Order: sequence, then structure tokens, then C-alpha cells
Amino acid sequence: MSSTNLDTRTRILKSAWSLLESGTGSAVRMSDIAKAAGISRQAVYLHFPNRADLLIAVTRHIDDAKDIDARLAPSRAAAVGKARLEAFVEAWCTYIPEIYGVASALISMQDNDKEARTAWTNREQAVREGCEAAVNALSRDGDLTPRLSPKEATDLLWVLLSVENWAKLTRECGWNQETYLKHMQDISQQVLLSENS
Amino acid sequence: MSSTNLDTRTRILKSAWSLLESGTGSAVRMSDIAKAAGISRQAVYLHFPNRADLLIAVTRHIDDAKDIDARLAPSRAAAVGKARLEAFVEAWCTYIPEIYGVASALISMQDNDKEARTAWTNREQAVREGCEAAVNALSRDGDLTPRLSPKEATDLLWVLLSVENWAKLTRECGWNQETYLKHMQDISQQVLLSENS
DNA sequence: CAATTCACTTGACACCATGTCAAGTTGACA
DNA sequence: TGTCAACTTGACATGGTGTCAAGTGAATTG
Repeated sequence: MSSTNLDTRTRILKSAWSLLESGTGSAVRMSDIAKAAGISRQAVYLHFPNRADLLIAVTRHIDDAKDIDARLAPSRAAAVGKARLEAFVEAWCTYIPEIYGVASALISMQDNDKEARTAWTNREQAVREGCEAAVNALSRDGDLTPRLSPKEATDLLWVLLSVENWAKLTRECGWNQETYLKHMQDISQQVLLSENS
Repeated sequence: MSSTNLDTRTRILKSAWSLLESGTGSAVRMSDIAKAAGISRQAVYLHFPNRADLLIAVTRHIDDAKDIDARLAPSRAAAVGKARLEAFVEAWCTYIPEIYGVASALISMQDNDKEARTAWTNREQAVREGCEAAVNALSRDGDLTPRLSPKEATDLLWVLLSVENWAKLTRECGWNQETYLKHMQDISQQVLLSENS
């Protein structure tokens, strides 16, 4: 835990981050990261037991750097459900592009790597909780559509706002971030709100 | 092209299909398929150049076996746009679980394998065309919401009906097929139709 | 009947990334 | 001077895909 130790560790995290951002996601190898950090491939394993753990550490590092808590504060602070939903959709949809590099690497590891699966599932769970809180606020205000139970509404919102859907719309369909966000706002309200809200 | 040749080829396809159905998608190896077909691993390569091509051939084989064309006929035959949309959503959403095994294997190959990527992209294109036709029919009838351009509506419907979303809702959220279908019908209409239709 | 051809087998091997192991090297600090 | 921690180098196991070469056995053909 000397200062050199910390420096190297964060240097690995930063190198991995920038490679994952500007690269083809899962094509980033341990050796690439090591080279970018200026150390040997084996030295990476002195800091992280395996690739999945390193990737997860990168997401935590990004969360810190981008201050995810501060971004979610407006949603938590919203007085009424509809405002809470809107603020949450805004915060999360804006956050997706910032973690997409790591997220896609983690997603593509899911099938082979058990550890990667549980790690990514954990992170998705956090998003789900945000969805749930928004849905509960709507429900409390009587603004949740009668078509959906709170559970169903949460599931639906969570799936709608998935990283995969963002990737499809922006990467494959060519939407820009602004269009994406606008339509996610529209749809989430159309789908979740009751007629008279 | 002797009868033995054909037999072996279809035996490989059937073996691969059943393994992919009842298995963990991408965990199905060439050797597993060979073993199930009762031939050597190398013999598989006498019929298919690589794993991606084999998987694609399996999807074609399923399309034949399940008669995808017949299923899409009601959608094509629908007189008005709204009925066309409804029939298409029904047909496609019902079809997803039947191809899910192969689809997920192909999806998880996308990052590493260029050939798998183009192959799967091609198939997704076919679904997109179905979405586009439904949207165009709505648009022609004046029933497409003014919020969305035809292109945006197509993109949105296509993403909504993605295999990945089906998997999340049914596998991770525990929805049954009936619930899934019902909500996809509801949402696609809420999102695409104009107020007065 | 002999020769060929075709589908398939066996076994070996290259490739490529992850992760492990063992034996150094280097620099700081006591 | 000695020790410890961080890091290096190089080798190696693993596990899957895909390739290659040399067979075998049965049906086809001249």
C-alpha cells in the first residue's frame, strides 16, 4: 500500500479505461492494458486477480471520477414521482455513454466467465433499484398506469434503459445522444404514466 | 451430395439445434455438436467452414422447420396498419423463444468474430424490414404518431422487439411468454400510434 | 475384378488469450 | 549491509478454434 503501489494501480485503471473507451470493447487484452500502463502483463495480476475483477474496478473508478452519486441526487430529491422518473432517466441515459466501453467488455464476458456475470449483474441491480424507486414514487402519487404492476413497470423501465438498447440505437441506428434521451423520456412517460397524469 | 452427405449435414444441424436449445447458448463447442451427431469433430468442418457459418445454417434450418414465412403471412395480409403491426409483433415475439438458443450463441460471438457479426446483422436486418413495413403501413393510414419519423419509429420498434430484451424480461425478470407478448403489444401501440387511432 | 473416389477417422499441430509459477532485478528503507 | 516490496523475464498449462496429413472402408465405375 505504498504510494508506488497506489500509483501503479490507478495507472492500470486509467489505462484500461482509456483503451476501453476508444477501443472495440472486448478486444482489449490484458497485455494491451499492461503496455499502456507501462508495466509487464504479469504485473497487472499483482493488482487484480483476473480480467473480470479489473473491469469491475474500472467501473468503480469511473463512478468515482464521474461522481455518479451527484448525478443521481436530483432524482432522489424530486418531490413528485413524475419528476423523479424524468430526472432518473436523464441521469442514467446521460451516464451510459460514459461507461459504455467497460460495460460492453463486461457484457461480452458474461457467457464464458461466471465472475463477470455476477459482477455485471450486481451493477445492473443498482440501475434496477433506481428504476424501482422512480416507479414507487409514481405509484405513491397515483400516477402509475393501471396496465402495469409496480414490478412489471420496474422491469420494463429497466429493460428500456439497458446499455444494450442504448448501443443499438446510437451505434447501429445512428441516433445522437440528444435524440436518444428525448425519446427515452417520451417513451418512459407514455408507458408508465396513467392517462390523467 | 450423396444421400449420406445430406443426412450427415442435417444430422449436424439437428444436433446443434437441440444442444443450443437445451444448453447455455455459447457454451456449445464444436466437439459437443460432433459428438451429438455421432461423428468426429473434424468431420463437422467437412460440412461447415467454421462455427459462425454452422450457427447461421442452423437458423436457416429452424426457419424452414418452423415455417417462418407462414407465420409472417397474417402480418403481410393485414388490411390496415394497426392490424399489421399487431400481427407482426405477435408473429415475431412468438418466434423469438424458438430461435433463442442459436440467437444467443450468435450474439455472444459478435465481439470476437467478424463473420458472426455480419451474419447476425443480416438476420437482424430481416426483422428490421418487418418493423419498417408495419411502420410504413401505419404511416400510410395516418396512424403513426407525429412524435416519430418513420425511421425513428422503425428503429424504436426494432430495438423494443430485440432478442436481448426478450431474454432480459423472460429470463432475468421472470416474465412468462404471455405477459411478455401482451406488454409488447401494448407498448408498441402506445409508442407508435397517434392519439386518435 | 481392379481402381478410384468420397465421406469420414485419427492424431498432431498452430494460434491466441488467460492465468500461474519460479527465479531474478532494482530501489527504498532499517 | 541486509531485507522487503514491486516489478521483470521467461516458461508453461489450459481450452477452444481451425488446419493438415495420412489413413480406412464402402460404394461406384471402367
